[in-house]
Amino acid sequence: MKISEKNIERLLLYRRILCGLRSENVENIYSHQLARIADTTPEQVRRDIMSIGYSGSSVKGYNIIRLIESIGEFTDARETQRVTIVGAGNLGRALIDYFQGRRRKLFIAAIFDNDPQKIDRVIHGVRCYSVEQMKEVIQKNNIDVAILCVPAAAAQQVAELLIEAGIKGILNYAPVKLSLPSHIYVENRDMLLAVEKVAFFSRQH
Amino acid sequence: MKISEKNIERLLLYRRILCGLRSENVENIYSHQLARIADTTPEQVRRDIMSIGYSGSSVKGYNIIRLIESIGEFTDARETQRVTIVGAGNLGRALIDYFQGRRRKLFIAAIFDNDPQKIDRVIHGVRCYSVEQMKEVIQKNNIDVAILCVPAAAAQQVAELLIEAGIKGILNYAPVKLSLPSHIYVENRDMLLAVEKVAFFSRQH
DNA sequence: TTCACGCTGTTATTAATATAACAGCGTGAA
DNA sequence: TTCACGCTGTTATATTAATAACAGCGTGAA
Ligand SMILES: NC(=O)c1ccc[n+]([C@@H]2O[C@H](COP(=O)([O-])OP(=O)(O)OC[C@H]3O[C@@H](n4cnc5c(N)ncnc54)[C@H](O)[C@@H]3O)[C@@H](O)[C@H]2O)c1
Ligand SMILES: NC(=O)c1ccc[n+]([C@@H]2O[C@H](COP(=O)([O-])OP(=O)(O)OC[C@H]3O[C@@H](n4cnc5c(N)ncnc54)[C@H](O)[C@@H]3O)[C@@H](O)[C@H]2O)c1
Repeated sequence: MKISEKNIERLLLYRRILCGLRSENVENIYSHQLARIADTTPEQVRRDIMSIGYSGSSVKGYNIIRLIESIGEFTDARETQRVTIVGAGNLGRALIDYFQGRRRKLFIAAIFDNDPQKIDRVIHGVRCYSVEQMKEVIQKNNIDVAILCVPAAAAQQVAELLIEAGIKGILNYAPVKLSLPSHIYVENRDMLLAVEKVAFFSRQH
Repeated sequence: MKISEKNIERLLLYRRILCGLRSENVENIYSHQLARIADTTPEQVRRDIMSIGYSGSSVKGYNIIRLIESIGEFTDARETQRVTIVGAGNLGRALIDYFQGRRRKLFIAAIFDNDPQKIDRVIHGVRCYSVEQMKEVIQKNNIDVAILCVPAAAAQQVAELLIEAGIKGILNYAPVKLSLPSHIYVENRDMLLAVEKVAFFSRQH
């Protein structure tokens, strides 16, 4: 079963939307309704949902609770996945504060920094460790995802340490392309480029 | 002249890389070198550069200074573009602190919030205004790009106010899809979905 | 002088992705 | 009972983007 990145992004978005609807006690939804909220087309929605093997009914559309479950079965790990944030600066701290507890199946288990002021402190409920302890802590806590929030100059080096410690995927907020082995999944989220991009397209209309 | 989003993203990335090289006094670069740093292929690099009408030489490759200029001519506004950040919370403040002064042609001219504690204060050098003053301040300062950092529940409403005030593009960090007129350019950067996505693909390898 | 080399610019091909089209089905009105 | 409707699931088409192929050119070694 092959699934593309965009596919997954949309499925995760659908789930978010569906969870919102569920809490308003909506029970069923048609592809065209979900498409409108998710800003896509009904065909795309049906296709995405088909790709995870869930089927709706032609009368009531999709059962929201069941569909949420199906997306979860497809996208989530069986057990809770553990995540670390490296770099407890402005961005890192904002993320910890925001993230913790939002997704049942994802859990921030540790923070790493190299600033002695931050090491061994608890930040928004999560313990901050020194980079020297990385391998030990990551392996002991079975962490396999890292969010990289260190300065650009340190990013490559820290990424290599993370991989050595056993990390499988990196969400990189540092504005550099990392050069890493191909079995590591890397998603770059360059916020500066994003602003430049919006600035460009805002003039094209 | 038609150009795709990915095209622009790569060009902006090339520029970032090239600026770094320029400051190390590198003068020329071949497509395969740039491709390696930008994590793409030489063909893609040549094609992207072709799309903005710049030409290198088959002997020395691309002249870095000239290429930076060409990308700038293509992507940047003639005058400095003004940007606003709405929502001076954890994320908004981190962005202000980080962003200011990093790009010559982009300038954060104002912040908006609805918290009386923040209104009329200067945050990292930028004045924070109340939402009521939005239209006036945005028009007076000729701001046309907004970065949206308000809670999800407020995002749609704030986005509509921004558009009324004359904003042309929105970089949206709130985890909701905005429903807006099609002439407004919207880029969604959902950080929670990004983590979920990395968590998924980190298991697929 | 000649020729092989390695680069760019461009065209051709392939792959990925989105869009459209339509068959099948259960429902409910006539 | 029959038939039109509106939905899903699936197949077909179109569009877009990435990859590969190659012609043209200046260079430098033979
Ligand atoms: N703040 C933002 O809004 C923002 C926006 C876009 C991109 N970024 C990027 O995100 C990253 C972090 O930004 P920030 O504003 O939080 O920076 P920051 O300076 O506030 O924080 C960086 C943190 O990383 C730690 N650090 C530095 N070197 C380290 C190392 N080798 N190992 C471990 N920890 C190390 C520092 O001690 C500090 O706590 C940077 O790469 C920045 O370019 C930030
Ligand atoms: N902090 C993060 O790392 C993070 C990560 C992912 C997404 N986000 C998203 O970014 C947004 C902001 O996150 P945050 O952590 O900075 O939240 P926050 O609560 O710290 O800040 C929100 C700010 O928006 C202001 N605000 C609220 N309603 C407003 C309104 N109607 N008009 C103007 N201002 C208003 C508040 O006064 C506050 O200053 C949220 O939508 C959040 O989901 C944040």
